[in-house]
Amino acid sequence: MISVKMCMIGERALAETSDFKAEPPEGIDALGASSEGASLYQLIREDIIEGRLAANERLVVTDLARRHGTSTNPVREALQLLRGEGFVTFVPNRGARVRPIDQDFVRDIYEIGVLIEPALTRWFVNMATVEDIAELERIQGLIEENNFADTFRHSELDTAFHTVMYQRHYNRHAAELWWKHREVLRAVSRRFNFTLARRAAIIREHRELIAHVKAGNADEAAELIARHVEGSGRHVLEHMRARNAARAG
Amino acid sequence: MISVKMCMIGERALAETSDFKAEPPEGIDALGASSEGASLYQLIREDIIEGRLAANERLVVTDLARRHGTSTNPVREALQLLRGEGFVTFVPNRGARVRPIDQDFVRDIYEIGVLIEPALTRWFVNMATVEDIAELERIQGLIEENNFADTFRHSELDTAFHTVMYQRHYNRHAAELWWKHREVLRAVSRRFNFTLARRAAIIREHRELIAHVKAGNADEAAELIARHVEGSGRHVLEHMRARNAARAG
DNA sequence: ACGCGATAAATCGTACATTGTTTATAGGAA
DNA sequence: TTCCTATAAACAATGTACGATTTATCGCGT
Repeated sequence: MISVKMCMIGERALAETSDFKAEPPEGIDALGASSEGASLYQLIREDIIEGRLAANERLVVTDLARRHGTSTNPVREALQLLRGEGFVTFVPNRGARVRPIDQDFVRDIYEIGVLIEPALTRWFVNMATVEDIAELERIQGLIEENNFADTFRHSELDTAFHTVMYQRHYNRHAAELWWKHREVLRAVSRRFNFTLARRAAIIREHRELIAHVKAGNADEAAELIARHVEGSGRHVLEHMRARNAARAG
Repeated sequence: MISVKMCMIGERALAETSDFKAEPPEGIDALGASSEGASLYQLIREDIIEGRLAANERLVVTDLARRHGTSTNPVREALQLLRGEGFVTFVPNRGARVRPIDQDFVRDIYEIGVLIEPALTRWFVNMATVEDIAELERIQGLIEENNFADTFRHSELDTAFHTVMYQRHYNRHAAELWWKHREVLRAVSRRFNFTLARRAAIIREHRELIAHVKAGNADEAAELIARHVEGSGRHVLEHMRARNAARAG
């Protein structure tokens, strides 16, 4: 159904493990802004993703400045950064608002993921070290041990699992797109209070994936990831649709 | 060699033609910033892409403000927007610099293009109207008429050609990624003073593409685009490599 | 020649002025 | 009375000016 081959144009250096912590892959370049602007960016960003700021809520510069004990300029700076990331919208002379993370937005992100992640996976399978594989199995062990008891912990572990794979990326932009995908998913799951369905499928797919990696079977791993992303995308959207219908009805 | 199928998750509305002019696909959201900041953003952006500002050149806020007859705040705003787009880097307490568009950067962009554009093409083939096809043929006529005599005009026409295809996008993010690809290519071609090789191939590929679109042959069109992007990527990188070697030697 | 201190320059944060938008209120007509 | 409109006042975004802090540069002394 889906089938994505990786395409490499020109040679490349292997990505350092270090530039891809459990933290953001330095959105194009690290924090960049100065101390206050950057920390405000982090804070407001978390407020948006965690849902403490509602969709379409106005982001009044003077309020935010007062609340965080700074003046307005650092706030403007943070908002511009968030705008670049797509979490905030601006209307001229009317200021900023929290961008609602709607179905169209989520759908688009997942579809990009379906195109990108298999290629990253293919590269990982070819480059994975024994340490990488051991780390994957360790995390998978923790995931199965947790067994969805703590959904927050599951989400963290799942991110860790994929981070191990994508820290060996062949393409920084692609890896950043994946990270954005993750962040949006985090936002959605906070807002719509996810209960993960597909539990058995998730465990099974991860195990299958590890097997493919061990066997050096890039094609099948890529295919598996494509279906994995597609499936979870459909599930998330279905959940959003149901919730919105319930809210409207 | 490459083969990308499109994946659709959930239903969607057809993109309006109007939201995808010959102008940028409203980078996540239109201009956004206020009049002055936005126009500065445009101006500085063009200065960077057109090469009037050199790679790694310092972007001193006060200078830019004086030059454009404003105060510093709109300049800071514009620079933050450019940072979000990746054309400018920041170092805390040391300000902004023009990000050099190096081979790694270009390679990454093209590889994303290879993954994204075939999917957009597939969608276009399925949704194209007779007017779309007529427009493609009209532009193709102009391209062949020009026959690379004016390379700038060729570039404009080529962009128009692809814009016709991608204005019928199924995924806004994907279309924006394409646009970014275009902008980077424009920057590279200005800096490295392109002489387009592959002239015969470009004409031939466009004709083939139109034929596939007319026949409703999505698979072959997507495959063709994948090879088209890959080929032009390799060519661009080869050109950059040669130029850099010449400059160093 | 090399480290060290003074000076210059530019960023970053703050305070303020201006401009545009929203809201509330008063007045008038149906 | 009720609804609409016009006007004014509050509110907030945008632009300007300035001071504080950090960084870079240059020259001096050893």
